Amino acid sequence: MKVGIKDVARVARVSPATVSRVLSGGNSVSDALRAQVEAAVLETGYLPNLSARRLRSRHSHTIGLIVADIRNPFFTAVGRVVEDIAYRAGMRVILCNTGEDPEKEAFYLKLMEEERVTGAIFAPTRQSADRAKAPPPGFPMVLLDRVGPYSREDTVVLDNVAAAAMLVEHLHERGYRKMIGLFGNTSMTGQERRDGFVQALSRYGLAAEAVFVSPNAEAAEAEIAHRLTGAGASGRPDAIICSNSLILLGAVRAIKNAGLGIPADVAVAGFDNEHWTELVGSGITVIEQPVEEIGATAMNMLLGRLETPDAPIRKVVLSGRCIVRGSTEAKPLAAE
Amino acid sequence: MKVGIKDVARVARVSPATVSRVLSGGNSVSDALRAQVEAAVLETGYLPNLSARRLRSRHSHTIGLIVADIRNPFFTAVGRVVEDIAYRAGMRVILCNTGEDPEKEAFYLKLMEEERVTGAIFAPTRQSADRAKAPPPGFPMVLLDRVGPYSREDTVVLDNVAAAAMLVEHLHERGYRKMIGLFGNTSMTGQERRDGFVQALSRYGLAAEAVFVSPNAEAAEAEIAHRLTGAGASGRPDAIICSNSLILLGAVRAIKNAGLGIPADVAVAGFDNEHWTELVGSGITVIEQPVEEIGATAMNMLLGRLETPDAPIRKVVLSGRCIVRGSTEAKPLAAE
DNA sequence: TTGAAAGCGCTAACAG
DNA sequence: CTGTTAGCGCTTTCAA
Repeated sequence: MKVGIKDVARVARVSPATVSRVLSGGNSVSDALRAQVEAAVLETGYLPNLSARRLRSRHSHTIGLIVADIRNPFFTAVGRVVEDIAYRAGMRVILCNTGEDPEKEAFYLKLMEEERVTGAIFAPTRQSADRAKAPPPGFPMVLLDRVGPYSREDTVVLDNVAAAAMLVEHLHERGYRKMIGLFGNTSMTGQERRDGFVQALSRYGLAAEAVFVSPNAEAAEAEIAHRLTGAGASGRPDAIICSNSLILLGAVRAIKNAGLGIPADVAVAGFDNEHWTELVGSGITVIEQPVEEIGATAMNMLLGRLETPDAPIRKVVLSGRCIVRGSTEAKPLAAE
Repeated sequence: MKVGIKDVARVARVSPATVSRVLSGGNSVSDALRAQVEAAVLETGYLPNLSARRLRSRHSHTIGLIVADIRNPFFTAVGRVVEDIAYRAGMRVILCNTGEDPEKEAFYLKLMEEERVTGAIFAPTRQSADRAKAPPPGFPMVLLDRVGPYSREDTVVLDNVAAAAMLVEHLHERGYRKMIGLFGNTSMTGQERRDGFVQALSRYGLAAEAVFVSPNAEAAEAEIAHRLTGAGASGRPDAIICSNSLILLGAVRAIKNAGLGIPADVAVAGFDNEHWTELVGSGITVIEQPVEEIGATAMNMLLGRLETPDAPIRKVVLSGRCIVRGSTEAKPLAAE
């Protein structure tokens, strides 16, 4: 029932080695034998055993993609691109969803070693900064986010500081002065966006009220509902900046539930140009990340490093684009 | 540098077989030797080679998840649940994104065989109905959608006919009579929802205008923009039903771009209770699919079949829930 | 309970 | 260009 390379060889009246050569697309096989082998493969319904192939060839043709939550549209989009490029490069992708859980993260990182993956693309959690002290993995890795200042791996990131500053500048220009920022507390990305937010505000001599929250809609909604009552240090904010689409979602919900208007009562801006941001009310102003390009860059950096392992470490910083929509219309004068 | 089971054995002063037994959690090892082995594993930094393990043990501990587009939130949610249950069951998940491409679908199906996966969860494209005639795969498979009427695999689906009918009934009750339905043209799901739509309308003696479109926002937007000009058979519709969230997105965009109001000019309802559907305008009426339950059921069916391969084929049909929102407010009388 | 030996299915040297 | 010969690293008989 189960047919191996030897069976094919017997049917094709050649040696197993020849079959192997044909299968691996090797060109050092005569056309005659190649035809025989191909016929035999069809006849026997042969299916290569990838485990055996990998064991022997020491080449897994597999890359790992390790992210916090595939439901985060940013990671979904990246995953899609990575899979696409990998497919074209003849590689498989193992998707690892860590759920922000450092334990699961460590498990999957170890799994990648055991799988002897060719390489990995990794969006680390902030906690994994300790990883900087851990032994380096046995395979090339591209990070989708910084891990501390001293990462030894290739990295591709958004210019988060500049992007957050863009939002602040835009809101300031439109007349908003009491801004509050909500930032994910599990990633360096959140950290950096907070820094950009604080720095930009201080350039205007304004106080920054920056809050770290768990990066999900529920936590953000609760936090903002609370702030909208005026419970924050500086009373009710007139503008809210959200560091990712999940937090943004929570913010919009909270504002809606509080019966407030956007931007009449409070302006809103965020990160990630999700489809729906254009549809809510008169649209929500967002920073668009070049998600496809981020994924493609990461994957291409990885493929590049496989070819030239000793090339110097590279860090690619991509810029976001500010898409202005109705949620940040100029502040009504009456409010002042 | 690279340490294998033999190295561990040497350090632990036992045989490779004993190391293997300890690693596989076997209980037929004395505590003394077990301790020695565990110490040696730590000392040497041993990492098992999964390819070798799988080759020898003929057990991959891997399941394949094959879907059209991981960016479709339905699949994302399912994927998340599948990964979670798999992780707890000590299994890995290989994610395969077919992009609705039958060729890629076939490729991945074959790949799963070559990986000797333990099982697979597969959301087939409509074209793959031919698969019914293809030789059955060498592993248990659970389908997330019907493939023709005669599938030989376990299946879990939404009661699409009933769900579509629910939307029609709801709209009819609210006074809408000129409904148009847009359905994805690549899945049985789209097909079934169309059938439910048509049947329900005919029960009211109403003509059904059902259109199959490519299941993406752009195609849907173009189609609806066209229809809103009154180009359809029965003039401009007073209500639109969309068979998935991408099509729904296109519909909302088209209506917005046409400068029309929801539901003042045209009512809208769809499938998938995406977060944003509650936020657009006064909310969009949708059928909520029990996505988590669908994923969990599929995964548990798969695990169940691995234990009892000869159990009879099962088909689980889950019901959707209609969430009524502002997009289907009672039709203004003036319109008639 | 432990070890010795025999492969899992394949590819990579090495000859010819 | 082709075949022969060794294993890749591990688990699993089979005896002891």
